[in-house]
Parts: sequence; structure tokens; C-alpha cells
Amino acid sequence: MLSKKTKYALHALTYLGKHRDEKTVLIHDIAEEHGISHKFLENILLELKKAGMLGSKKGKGGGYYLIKDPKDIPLSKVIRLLDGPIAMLPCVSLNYYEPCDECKDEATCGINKVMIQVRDETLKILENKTLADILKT
Amino acid sequence: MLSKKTKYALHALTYLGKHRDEKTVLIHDIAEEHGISHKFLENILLELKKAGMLGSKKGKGGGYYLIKDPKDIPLSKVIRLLDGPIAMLPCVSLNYYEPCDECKDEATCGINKVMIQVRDETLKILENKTLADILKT
DNA sequence: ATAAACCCTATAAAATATGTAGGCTTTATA
DNA sequence: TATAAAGCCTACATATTTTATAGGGTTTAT
Repeated sequence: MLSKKTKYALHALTYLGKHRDEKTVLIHDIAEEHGISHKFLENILLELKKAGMLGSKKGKGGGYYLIKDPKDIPLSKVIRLLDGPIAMLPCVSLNYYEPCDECKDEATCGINKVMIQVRDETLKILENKTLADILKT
Repeated sequence: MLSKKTKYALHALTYLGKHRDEKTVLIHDIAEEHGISHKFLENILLELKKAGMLGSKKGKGGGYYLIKDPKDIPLSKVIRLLDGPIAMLPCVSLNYYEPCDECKDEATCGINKVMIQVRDETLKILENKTLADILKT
């Protein structure tokens, strides 16, 4: 399951996407809209900023804004940033690969094979669906 | 990511599948083969038994054995039993549905829509792939 | 000068996952 | 029939991760 961090990030991005006409949006407003702790969300937005998805303006009258076109923010990127691996096993993760301790031989592991399939089908969706798709509805 | 519990369960089932010729298999042997704590695995096998996948024989000379044909044990069943929901969000889980706290309206939530797709593609694999498929390799 | 707002790091609290302990019951067999 | 082997069961302990909070720093409009 996605962590709250990731869910909050997705909601925040959605909110920002819906308010692109405004110059900036306050953390406070996003937090209130979705009943999220202000400070917790602050950390999340900071991460999104560091990852190059958001820009910010400091000081009075400041706030956050989308720095990219929503269609250029794939959901996979958001999830990986906040949650880490998308794959169900470390041994099939493309971005966070690690061998499984309990596995004797990856090459002949049937579990590995199935989870590669799951990973590929999942990524097929999450790398192609973007913030723009979420904003449509 | 799958929990160790689930991974251990899958490995244990695989082991049992590979030793169907023997009447029973000891927890000890499975634990040793994969470097798993004996007592932890004991709890897991008990769950698998209660779920009707395994049978056991008590007392001296006892042990566990597969009670079903491997092709009748879909991976989705094992994962759901040990890990719970397969879906990425509670609001799209078929077996463990719950609304998301931070979501204002599920019907118009774009995140929800995408995650339904991911769920469906994932289940298409995990409900059709069985222990038998894992045993093949 | 002041207040509003983001920036940053550290810590605390809560939840979950992982692992242990220990006694109980069942059963083969010497 | 005593013994040892093996699963059954429940509760507890530990470790890890997630979620949240705290508090001061920096920037900027007015």
C-alpha cells in the first residue's frame, strides 16, 4: 500500500495542478483542504521541490507552484520519491535493487519471475499515467 | 513490498511442493534451507494450515504437507492471507476496502481511477499464477 | 521593523513487522 | 507405558518504519 506521504504528495500535486492560475499556493491551504498536518506536509512539499517538481517563493505572499507541466510528472516518479521501490520484491526493483536474503538463487527463483511480470505491468501504467491524467477527472 | 512473512510463506510452499513425494516435511528443514527463524516460520505455516492450504501430522514423525494441488493455490491467495490487501490504496481494495481519509470524493478522484487499473493488471497476474508456476523453474 | 511564509534538522510518538518464549497436545516407538 | 519428537497456541519482546511535531532559521512584501 502507498504510504500517507505518497498519498499526500499526490493530493498536493493535484491541488497545485488545479490552482495553476494562481501564482502560488500556501501549504496551509492544501493541508486544510485534505485534513493533513501542516508540518508533515511541509516536509513532503520540500522533497517534491528538491526533486524538481515544485518551485517555491519564500517570504510574505510566498508559497508553492508547479514547475513542470502536469503531463511531464509521471506517477511512478512521485511514488518512487516518497515511497521508494514500486516492485513487490527488492530483487526485481529497477531503481532500488537488492538481493532477497532468503533466496538461494535468483536465476532459478519462480517467485522472482512472477514479480518481474507484476512490476512490468504496474510500471506500464504508472510511468505513462501522469499528474495530467489525475487532473482530468 | 511483500513482507518477510509472505516471502517465507511462498518459499515454504515451494519447498513443500518440491517434496510432495515425502509424506511430511519438518518446519525445521524448511527453516534451515532458507535461513528462517524456526518459530517465526512455525506461525506462518500454522496460518497456511488454517487457511486450508496445508495439512499437518502431529507427534513424532509428523510434519507438514501440501493439501492442495499446486495449480489450485493462486499467489494472490497467499499474499492476501499474510500481507492483506494487494491494491495500492485501501479505496480500491476488493478484499479489504476502506475509504481513504484524505480523499474528499472517491467518485471524482483521479488517483483512485489509476490505482484501480494497477490493481486489475496486478490481479490478472497474481490470480492466475499459482504455486505450480513457481515450481516450474 | 514586522509579520508572513518557506527552509532545515532533529526528535518524538505511534504503528507495524519481525522474532522469541514457553508450555500444551498429539503420536510413534522402544 | 514412558519417552522423545513434532506440531499447536498464545502472549510477549524487539526492531523497524511511518507518521507527526518542535523549534529555530531565512527570506521577502509591506
